[in-house]
Amino acid sequence: MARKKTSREEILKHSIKLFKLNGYYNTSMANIADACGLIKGSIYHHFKSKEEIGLESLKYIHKYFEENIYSIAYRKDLSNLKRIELFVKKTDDYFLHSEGGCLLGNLALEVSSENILFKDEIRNYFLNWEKALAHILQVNYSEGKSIELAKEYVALTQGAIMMMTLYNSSESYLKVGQKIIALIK
Amino acid sequence: MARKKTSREEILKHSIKLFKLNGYYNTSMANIADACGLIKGSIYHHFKSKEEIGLESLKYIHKYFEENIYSIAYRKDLSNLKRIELFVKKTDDYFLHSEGGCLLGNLALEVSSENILFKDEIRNYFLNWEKALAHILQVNYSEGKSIELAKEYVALTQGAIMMMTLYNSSESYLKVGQKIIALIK
DNA sequence: GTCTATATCAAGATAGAC
DNA sequence: GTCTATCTTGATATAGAC
Repeated sequence: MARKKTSREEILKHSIKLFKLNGYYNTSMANIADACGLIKGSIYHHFKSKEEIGLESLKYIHKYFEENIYSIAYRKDLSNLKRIELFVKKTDDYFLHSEGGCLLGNLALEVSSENILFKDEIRNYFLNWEKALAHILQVNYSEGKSIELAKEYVALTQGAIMMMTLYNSSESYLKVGQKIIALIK
Repeated sequence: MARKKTSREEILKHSIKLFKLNGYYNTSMANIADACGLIKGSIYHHFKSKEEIGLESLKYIHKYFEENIYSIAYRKDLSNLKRIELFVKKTDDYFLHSEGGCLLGNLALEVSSENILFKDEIRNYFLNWEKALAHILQVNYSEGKSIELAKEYVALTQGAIMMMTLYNSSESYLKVGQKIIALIK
């Protein structure tokens, strides 16, 4: 009986969960291997270093948001109100089921600014989030005001996720989305 | 010539700066000792473990906020408007000059929820922040609404600090305070 | 109070057998 | 693709001299 093959994606998914719950530096290659049912040396067949796993984890989540959430802002088959409603619903669905909060928000605060690779990926994730929100808002607001509102709501969302994670309570989180929707209505 | 005596508080101040900039787990006892002009073994004369330094660092900042910021909310010599204005000014002053953002916010996202000592201290820091803000708001709003608004502004402040730290830019941060003040005016 | 020296352990990473 | 075994480094922490 052949042993189970572990894919890169599987390792990333386990790593992401551990990074979110316990932090990047506080997660070891042995922790990751354990979660995958492997021994730590085996991980190096799939990734050349822990840093590569970290960076690929950030890119993996960033890509998910691009494809499943940010893209909603540019859909031409939906009204502006439908776009913001769907955008908020998908964001809420994600973070309400995301144990440990937002990977990129967490690492934004954990990782030193000298880690340029990580910081660039994180900055682009947030910039594209802001851009997508601002694109929806621009139908009702000036360009400058749209960007300002988008920045405010991304910040508010991250703050709300921080509090939700800290208090193990989601009740206050959802109000953030309703406030963004109210801006379009 | 006697060597310089290093105080506990000096070590804490250096540790706090390093924890904020590089993270708690990514800061070693050697890093802390270097910053203090000591060798790592010497730190153990002042603190029994790294965990003690971490917890004392959280308490040190929490105490600063209690004594210099939260207390403003309960001052009877000031009008309600003056209270919120001073509260916001002191908060802004602190975070605009705080390299690396908010220690307790950073560690809230970095440290595993299994670290109960750290998490409790962080939760109380935020709860007391919310309580102080809600106390000011209660003159103009119901108790429930005051707590809701206070929670929202603490979250928004933390999100704004996250973005300020990530982008090395303080421009958007100050608007948060003005919005809280507008709630009282 | 700080130093030198060291103990102990866990981390990231590699080589080669199966 | 995963394993055993090992290397090397850096981490927390301690003992005892000055």
